Amino acid sequence: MSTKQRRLPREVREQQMIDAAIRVFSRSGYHSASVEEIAEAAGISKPMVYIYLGSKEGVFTACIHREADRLLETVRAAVEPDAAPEQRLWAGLQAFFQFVADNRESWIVLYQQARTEGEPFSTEVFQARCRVMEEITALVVSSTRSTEGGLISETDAEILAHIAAGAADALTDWLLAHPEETPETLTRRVIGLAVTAARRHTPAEPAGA
Amino acid sequence: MSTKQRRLPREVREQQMIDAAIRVFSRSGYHSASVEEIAEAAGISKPMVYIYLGSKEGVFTACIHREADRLLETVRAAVEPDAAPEQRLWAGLQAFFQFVADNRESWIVLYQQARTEGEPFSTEVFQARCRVMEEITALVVSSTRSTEGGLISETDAEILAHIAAGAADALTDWLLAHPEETPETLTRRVIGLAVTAARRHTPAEPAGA
Amino acid sequence: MSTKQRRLPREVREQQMIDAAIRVFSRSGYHSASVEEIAEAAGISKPMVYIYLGSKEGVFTACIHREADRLLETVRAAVEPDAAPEQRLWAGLQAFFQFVADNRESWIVLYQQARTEGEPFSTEVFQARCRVMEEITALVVSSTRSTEGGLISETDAEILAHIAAGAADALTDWLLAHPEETPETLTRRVIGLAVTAARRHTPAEPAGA
Amino acid sequence: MSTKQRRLPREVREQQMIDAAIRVFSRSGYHSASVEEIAEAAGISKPMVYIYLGSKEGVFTACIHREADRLLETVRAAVEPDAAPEQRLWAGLQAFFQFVADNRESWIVLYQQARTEGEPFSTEVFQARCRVMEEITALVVSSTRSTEGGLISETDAEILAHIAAGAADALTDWLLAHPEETPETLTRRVIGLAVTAARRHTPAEPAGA
DNA sequence: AATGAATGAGCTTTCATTCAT
DNA sequence: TATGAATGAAAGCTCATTCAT
Repeated sequence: MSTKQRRLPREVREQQMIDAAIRVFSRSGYHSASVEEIAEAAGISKPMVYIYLGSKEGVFTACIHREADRLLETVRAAVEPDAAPEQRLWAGLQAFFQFVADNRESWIVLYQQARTEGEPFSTEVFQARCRVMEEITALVVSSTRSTEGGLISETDAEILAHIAAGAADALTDWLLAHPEETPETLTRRVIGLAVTAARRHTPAEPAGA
Repeated sequence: MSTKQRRLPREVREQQMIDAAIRVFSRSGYHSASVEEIAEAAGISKPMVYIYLGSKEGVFTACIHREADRLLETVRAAVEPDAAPEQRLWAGLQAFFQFVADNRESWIVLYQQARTEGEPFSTEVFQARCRVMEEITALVVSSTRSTEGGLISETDAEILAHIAAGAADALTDWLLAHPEETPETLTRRVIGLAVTAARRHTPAEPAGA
Repeated sequence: MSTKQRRLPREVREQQMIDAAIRVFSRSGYHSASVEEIAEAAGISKPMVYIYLGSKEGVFTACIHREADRLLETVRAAVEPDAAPEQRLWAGLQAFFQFVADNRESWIVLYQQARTEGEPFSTEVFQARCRVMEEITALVVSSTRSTEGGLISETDAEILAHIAAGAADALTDWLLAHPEETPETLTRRVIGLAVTAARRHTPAEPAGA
Repeated sequence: MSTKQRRLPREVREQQMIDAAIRVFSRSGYHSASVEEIAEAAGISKPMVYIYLGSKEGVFTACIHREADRLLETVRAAVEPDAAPEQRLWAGLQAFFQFVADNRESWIVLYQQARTEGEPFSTEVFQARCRVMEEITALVVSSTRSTEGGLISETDAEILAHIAAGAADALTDWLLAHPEETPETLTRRVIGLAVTAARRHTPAEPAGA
C-alpha cells in the first residue's frame, strides 16, 4: 500500500513488475509462482501484468533478459580492454562473482530456474542464459589464447565457464551460511584451488587433454 | 508394450514407477510433470501411483533416494580403500562422471530439479541430495589431508565439490552436442585445466586463500 | 435465468451462493453435495465459490453462520423483553417453530447436517449451532426462574431445548405429509402434550428428578 | 492382527463386519467412512466386504437393519403385555433410553446418519428407521388410548415419539459430558419436565390441542 | 491507465469397485 | 474362502487468462 501509486508511466511500472517478479520467481520457482503473487508483490492488479508483459511466460522472459543484460554489462564494464589477458580474466571473474553475490535472486532465476527443458521457456530464453556462459567462456579463451604454449580448446573453455558457474552457485548457498565470505575471497579460493590441484596432480597425470 | 504385464508384484511395479518418474521428472521438471504422465509412462493407472508412493512428492522422494543411493554406491565401489589418496580421488571422480554420463536423467532429477523449486521438498529429500555432495567433498578432503603441506580447508573442499558438480552439469549438456566425449576424457580435462590454470596464475597471484 | 446477470457486486453474489448452497446441502448432505452442484445452482462457475468462500467447508460455515444469525434474530425479535416469562417462552417457541417451518432447508442444514458428519466442521461451526440451542435454553430458564417454587435446573433446561429441537425436526417431516399443520398448532400441541402427560403421570410418578 | 482368523463361518464374519461398520460409520459418517476403513476395522480385506454385503450401501443397510431389530426387540422385551398402559410406556421409554445409552454408536448410525435424503439409502433403509419411531408411537398411543378422557391423536403421538428421540439424542451428547447421568434419571427428568411444564402453562394457555 | 468479476482447463487426490489368483 | 493388484470416475482446489467497466 505504501508505494502503490496510480498513473505511473509505463516504463516505471514495468520495471517495478520485473523487480517483483524476480523476487517471487527466485523464491518459489517458475511454476509455483502465481501471477497473483507477482501482481501483489508489485502492488498492482493482475490484468496490469497481462497488459504490460502479455503472459506469465512473458514476465519470466522479461526477467531473464533484463538480468542477463545487467550481468553482461557488469562483467564487461569490469574488464579493461587494454589490460593483460590474465588481468582481464581475473577482473571479469571477480565482477561475475560480485554480481551473483549482490543479486542472489537474479542469479537464481537466471541460472537455476531456466534449466528445465520442455518448458514454456522459449528457445529465446534459453539463449539469453547462454549469452552469460559465452561471455565467461570468451573471457577465458581470450585470457589463454594470447599466451604462447597453453592454447586452450573451445571445449575446455566451456568447461571452465561451467566450473565458474558451479562456483557461483556455491557462492549463493554460502551467503546464507558464511556471511563472512566475499566475492573477492571466493575468486582467490578458486584460483588457489586450481594451483593446489595442479601441484598435486601434475606428476600423477602427465598429459591431460 | 513388450514387458507390460498385468498383476506384477508390488516391488517390481514400484521400481517401474520410479524408473518412469525419473524419465518424466527429468524431462519436464517437478511441477510441470503430472502424475498422469508418470502413470502413463509406467504403463499403469494413476491410483497405483498413490497406492504405492502416496503422493507426487512421495514419488519424487523415492526417485531422489533411490538414485542418491545408486550414485553413492557407484562412487564408493570405485574407490579402493587402500589406494593412495590421489588415486582414490581420481577413481572417485571418474566413477562420478561415469554415473552422470550413464544416468543423465537421474542426475538431472537429483541435482537440477531438487534445487530449482521452492520448498515442497521435505528436508529429508534435501539431505539425500547433500549426501552426494558430501561424499565428493570427503573424497577431496581425504585426498589432500594425508599429504603434507597442502592441507585443504573444509570450505575449499566444499567448493571443489560444487565445482565437480558444475563439471558434471556441463557433461550432461555435452552428451547431446559432443557424443565423442567420454567420462574419462572429461576427468582428464578437468584435471588438465587445473594444471593449466595453476601454471598461468601461480605467478600472478602468489598466495591465494 | 430470470435474475441471472453477469458482473454482480461481490456482496450480492456471495448471498446468492449461500442461498444456493443451503438448497444443495439440505438436499444432499454435506459430503454428497459437490461444489460444482452448488456453483451450478448459484448460476456461476466453480472458481467463484473458492474465490469468495475459500473452500467447501468455508461455504458450509458461511451457511451455518448466516442462518444461525437469522434464526436468532427472528426468535429475539419475537420475544418482548417486558412480557411475562411464560408469555416470552410461548412467543419464542412459536417464532422458533415458525422459522423452521418457513425455512425448512435452513433448519436441515443447521441442525441435521452439522451433527451428522465426523469432524471436518470446525469448532467455530459447532458453536454457531450451539448458540441456537442456548437461546432456547435461556428462554426456558428465564421463563421458569422468575416464578417461585419451580426453579428448573440448567440440565433440565438443556433437555427441554433438545426436546424443542426434536419437535422442530418432527415439524420439518410433517410439512410434507401434513400441509394443514401450522407452527401455531404445533406450539399448541407441544404445550398441550405436556399438560396431558403431566396429568397422567403426576400420580404415577410422585417426585421426578 | 490379534483376532484375525482365517476360515470363519460366514455368519460370524458377517457379524464382525457389521460390528466394525457401525463403529466406523458412527465415527465418520456414511460418506466419510471408506470401505477400506471398515475392512481394516473388521480385520479382513476389502473384497470380503463386497462378497458378503455386496456394496457400501449394502453394508450400511445391514447395519441399520440389525440395529433397528435389536432396538425393537429390547423395547418389546421390556414391555410386559399385561401391565398397565402407564407402566408399559414407562418401561418402554426406559428401555429405549437404556439402549441408546448402551449402544451410542448404533443410535448415531440409526438416527443421525440415516436422515439425509437423496442418498443411496434406499427407501427400505428409511423404513427401517421409521419402525423404531412407530414402535414408540404405538407405545404412547396404547398408553393413552385405553384410558378414558384423554384420547391422544395419532399426530400427537408421533410428536411425542419425536420428542423422545430428541431426548435420546440429548442423552448421547451427555454421556460424554455428564457421566453421572443414567437412563433412569433421564426418564425421570423427561416425565418431571412434563409435569412442571403442565403446571406452569395450564392456566396460561387454557385450550391446548 | 487500471481493476473487480468471472471462467475453462487442468491438477492432485480419493474411493467404490472388480479381477486374477 | 480370501486377498493383493488394479482402475474408472469424480471431487476439491488452483491458476493463467479475459471481460466489462
